[in-house]
Amino acid sequence: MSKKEALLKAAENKVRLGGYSNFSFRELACEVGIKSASVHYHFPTKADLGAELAHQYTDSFLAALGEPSELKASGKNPIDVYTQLFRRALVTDKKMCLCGLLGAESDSLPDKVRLEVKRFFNQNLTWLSAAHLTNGEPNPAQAAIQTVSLLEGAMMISKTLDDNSYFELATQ
Amino acid sequence: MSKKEALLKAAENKVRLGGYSNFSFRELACEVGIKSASVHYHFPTKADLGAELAHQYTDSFLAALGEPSELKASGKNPIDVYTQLFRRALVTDKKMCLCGLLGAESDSLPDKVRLEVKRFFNQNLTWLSAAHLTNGEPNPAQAAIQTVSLLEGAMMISKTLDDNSYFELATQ
DNA sequence: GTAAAATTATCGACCAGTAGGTAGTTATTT
DNA sequence: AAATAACTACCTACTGGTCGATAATTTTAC
Repeated sequence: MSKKEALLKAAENKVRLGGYSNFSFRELACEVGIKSASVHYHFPTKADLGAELAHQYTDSFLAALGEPSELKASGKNPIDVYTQLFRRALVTDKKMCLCGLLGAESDSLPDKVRLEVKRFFNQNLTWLSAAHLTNGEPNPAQAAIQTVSLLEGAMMISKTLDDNSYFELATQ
Repeated sequence: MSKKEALLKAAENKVRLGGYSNFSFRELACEVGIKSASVHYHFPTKADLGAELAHQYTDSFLAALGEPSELKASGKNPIDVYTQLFRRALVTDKKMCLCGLLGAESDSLPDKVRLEVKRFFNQNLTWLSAAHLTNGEPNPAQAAIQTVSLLEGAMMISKTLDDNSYFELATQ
């Protein structure tokens, strides 16, 4: 793993626990074994780092999902696959969804970071609409926003109350 | 309004836009017209201020709801009343739910603040369970966590995408 | 084939600004 | 006299960011 990748990974862990202001260049640098000045070589500003982090997070999230039509074709319910990805983030990583947390503090984010968080939700809503459509839902757009809202909310409350059974109950 | 009340009000605005780290004693002091050192007279530490803020937020939130049984008795659906309170926070205040934002960054909060955020959700779940029970829901506890999850999630996404129609679609 | 030039990735030293917090003082009110 | 509510002045720690320097590597030119 390159230093740049290591920096992004370290930043992801911090942001998913406490938001955009929960990481500093010094901390990240220390964790990957370089000096804080060197972080600016890879990311000119903190906003650049945050934006690239959210962009990559979105890409790998969507990539992990696959295509709704293909999931359906192989006998899976794409909504279950989507739910599973959130469950994994909560249970395995024991952390919030990166863009869920950043979205909540959206108003105080640098423009280029906020833009990437918007991109995450737009792409998720598109994916979910397609998924609900293949499921024969009468109103796919409505089902899509309800699905992602429920999951983000359940995740946040389970984290807050430190009890994953709330997530299970909400998604059951 | 006393200085102390004004400080809490100013802090609430800041936190609801960008989380716990989005306010400083200096900013608050400046906004209410005192010096930052004087803020420590009212709140010894930042954690004390944050905890009292979350505590009062919870109390006034619950007070604004009223009792589920009384709402039902006066011909209202308590879940609609609950939804309206969230809608007002989003549409009128144009801000996140204080405890929704703090809950997301729960892991990085001082203990006494996190405790107050937990109290918010525990009290909300109790209220919602009672409300769903009076509505004759077969599983009030499940309906309760689903209601609050959907609302917190829809609120966050509507804020992120800067479009309240997502909230309307999700709650419709 | 090699010398010169450019690129990559790092460093130490430093900057102005801000953070939360403390000590001791002063004025006002009870 | 005592409690309340503010002040000035200061502290240490940390923030994101900039500067010029330095090796090591890679590319280009002759």
